[in-house]
Amino acid sequence: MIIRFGYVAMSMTMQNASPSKTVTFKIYSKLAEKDPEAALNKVRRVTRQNLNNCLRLLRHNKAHGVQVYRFSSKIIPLGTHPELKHWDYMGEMEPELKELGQFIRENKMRVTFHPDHFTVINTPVADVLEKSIVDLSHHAGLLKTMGLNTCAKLVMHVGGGYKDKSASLERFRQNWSQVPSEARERITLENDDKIYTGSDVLWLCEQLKLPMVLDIHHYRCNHGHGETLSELAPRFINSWQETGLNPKIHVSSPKSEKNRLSHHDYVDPGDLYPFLKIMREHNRDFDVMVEAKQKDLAMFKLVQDLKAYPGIKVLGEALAEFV
DNA sequence: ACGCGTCAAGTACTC
DNA sequence: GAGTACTTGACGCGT
Repeated sequence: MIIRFGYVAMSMTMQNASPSKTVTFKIYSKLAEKDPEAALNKVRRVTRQNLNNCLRLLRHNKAHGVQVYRFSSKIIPLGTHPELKHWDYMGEMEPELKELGQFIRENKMRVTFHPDHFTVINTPVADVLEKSIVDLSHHAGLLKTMGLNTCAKLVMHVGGGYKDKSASLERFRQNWSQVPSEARERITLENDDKIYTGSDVLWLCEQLKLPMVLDIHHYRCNHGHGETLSELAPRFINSWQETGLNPKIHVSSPKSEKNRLSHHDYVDPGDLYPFLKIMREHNRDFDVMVEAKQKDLAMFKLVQDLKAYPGIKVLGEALAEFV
């Protein structure tokens, strides 16, 4: 059983390579009052910088054998802002985006976006749904422009609970029909740390035929009475059956005893190992997204730390085998 | 060079 | 119903 590891957005080992530099709307507005073109040029400059750093990160990933990566959701500053609708960033940045996509395809990398938590599909507020759809289309459009097929996914949460989980799950199904198919084809759903448990999300995924991303830290924070990872695993694996992709999990460790929801700098291998054993029973290769404050550094360390565990053979800086 | 307030968003909680 | 916490990397100002 082969396990690939990945990390989120930025590197702690590579200096000055942020893919998330921004221009806040406030700063943009102030500049635009005096000179609208100069303001937009600043946004363009930062965007090119982000995309260039993205490519540097992908090269860094290649050099270290990292095949799994999540893009920052902030690579296009103000890309979805209603006041910048006139800006054709997709057209202007097409060469840069194509170059990223080509590099990803050539090196058989798996990439995702994780739209921010204010993108909410199950919201009861029409305006929020509308903005969420804009954001989902934006992310799906970036992947499409990169020339990546629907194997490049968008990882989402179900959304709010609104004091009635089953009604809110049902609202997700209703709102789902309003999401453009370009986005729908890419969306995968993840269990969260407060509201929707693994079995809640699996129920929805099975209804809508979506793959599920299992976050084992969120499972620990939030799971139903008697709900176990062993029971969730086969359904989770099955949700990926028709995608041609490995099932994917997220792993992280709690920041502290007091603050169990926030992410620690590093990942305790003991938080992952029991799940590896579950996956070995199913003998299924899978991918692990490391969510830790120390980003790639934490991922490299986790892989090294796993060496101490029985059955683990480390094959690369971000690759292991469980025999 | 560093620290602190600010920014951006939606939800959930408190009073 | 208003205000605040949550989250997170980055900006920008003050020292």
